[in-house]
Formats: sequence, C-alpha cells, structure tokens
Amino acid sequence: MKISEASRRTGLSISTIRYYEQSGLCPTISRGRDGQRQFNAHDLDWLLLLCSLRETGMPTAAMQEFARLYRRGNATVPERKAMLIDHQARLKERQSQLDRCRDLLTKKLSRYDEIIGDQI
Amino acid sequence: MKISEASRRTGLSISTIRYYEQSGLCPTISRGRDGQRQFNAHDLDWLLLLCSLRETGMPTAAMQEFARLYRRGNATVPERKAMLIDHQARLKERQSQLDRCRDLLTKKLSRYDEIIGDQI
DNA sequence: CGCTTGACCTCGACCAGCTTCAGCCCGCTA
DNA sequence: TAGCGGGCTGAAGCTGGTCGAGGTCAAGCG
Repeated sequence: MKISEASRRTGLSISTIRYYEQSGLCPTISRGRDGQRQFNAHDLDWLLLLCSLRETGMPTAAMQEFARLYRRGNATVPERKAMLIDHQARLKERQSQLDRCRDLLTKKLSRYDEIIGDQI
Repeated sequence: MKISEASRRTGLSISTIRYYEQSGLCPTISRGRDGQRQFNAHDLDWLLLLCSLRETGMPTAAMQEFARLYRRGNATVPERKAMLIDHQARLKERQSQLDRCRDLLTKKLSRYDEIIGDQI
C-alpha cells in the first residue's frame, strides 16, 4: 500500500511517517521501482506500535533504539523485551499518577459542592 | 514562605513558578515590601493543583482560563467545576488508552516468548 | 500530448513549555 | 564596607515533534 493509505490506516500524517522512517524509528520501507514507498502488513504493524508508544509518551530516541536493536537481529530480542517491559512499567506508574489526579479533582469538586466558596 | 521553599515543596523549579505566575496560571502572588513573593498555603495549593494538571496533560491555556475564571469570582464556580469534570473525563479516556497500549505490549511480548522470532 | 494527482525531497518555520542569561537589588554576616 | 546568597526582571534560547513551502518526477487519462 502507498503512504497515503498507511497514513489513513494509522492516523499518522504523511509527513510524520516520512519523518519516522528517516529518523530510523522503523525499519526502512521498501520502494517500488518508481521510488515510492510500499507498505506491507509488517510495516503497518510497526507504525501502529509506534502510534501506541508515542501516544503513551515514549520518546522517539527510545523508539530509535528499539528499531536499531531490531535491525541487529534476533540476538537482541532480550533487550527489546526489556524495553517493552520497562515501558509497561512506566505506563503503570503513569496510571497511578492519573489516579492520584482524579482523586484530587474529586476532592476539589466536593469542596465546591460543600462550601460553594471562594476557593480554588 | 519564599519562592525557594515553594519550589522545594511543589517540585516545580523556581523559574517555572515565576513563569506560571507571569502567565496567569495562578493568581498573583503577594509581595513583601522588599518585592519578594510571599507564598501562603492557598498559593501552595494552587501550585500543587497545577502540578497535577500539568502532569496529566492539561495545556497551560486551560489553566490560564481556569485562573481567569477564578479571578472573576464565585459566579464562575459552575464553569470551573465543568472544567475539572471535563479533565477527569479526559483522564479516564487517557487511562483506557494506556490500557490498550499495555495490552498491545503484552501481546507483542508473548509473541517473543512463543516464536522468539524475527518479528517486531 | 498535456493535465492532474500524488508521490518524492530538503529545509526552515512553528509550537509548547520551560530554562538560561544578564544585570540589578536587598539584607545579612565578617 | 565588602562579599555573598538569594531574590527580581525581561528577553533570548532550547528541545522534541510536526507541518508547510517549493520544486521535481512518474503514472494515468482523455
């Protein structure tokens, strides 16, 4: 599939996809003889993974590192696993942060109801 | 208390606190006759709220709006409540996003274990 | 054949959200 | 009275990620 369809399917903009490839966030996309990128299912999977990672705050440098490991072959599987596990842990931490914020907001809101006063 | 202590207690840098005040993210901090900011408990509460909101992705423009409403007095309490409730909803949405990412990672990881192969 | 469409590239602009810098002031201690 | 720590200001700088402009090229179509 072409870049426009990859864009539609992933929600990434065309510019962003090109930027990701050029920055080595994903393996190089193969080209047709006209020089156009040809995305296959595997490429799309990568992009979708990148979407998830980006949405959840992984910096591009880490994604670069991940892709770099991938290019070095199966020997790096343990390192790649470790990276994903790390990220999962960060997500967990992040979720409790969100929980704490929700609690705080709930408290603030209940104070509005009690006092309807001139506080925050 | 002085700005250095406010910084210590909130985890915000001194520069950030000044930047927040100057951008109207919190009410104006009162000054001593030497021109130095004097933070009271109320101010600290604001800063801590800002911390939570920032950590959870509220854009500063929204915090500005919130502070603007606060300065307009109690008549704006319903709007302020609405803002906080909105943010809570966004946090919920965000948490399910994180959940989806965790699921995806779990899937990827289990594939590593199954196949130990040359996939993402 | 020429038009349109959609791809390609490079490179610089943009944005949020700080951070740093330069230069000044105040109060305290030695 | 000099030096020092810590505060003040405004403006400039930085970073990570994204977008846009400008210009080219290839495929498809009437």
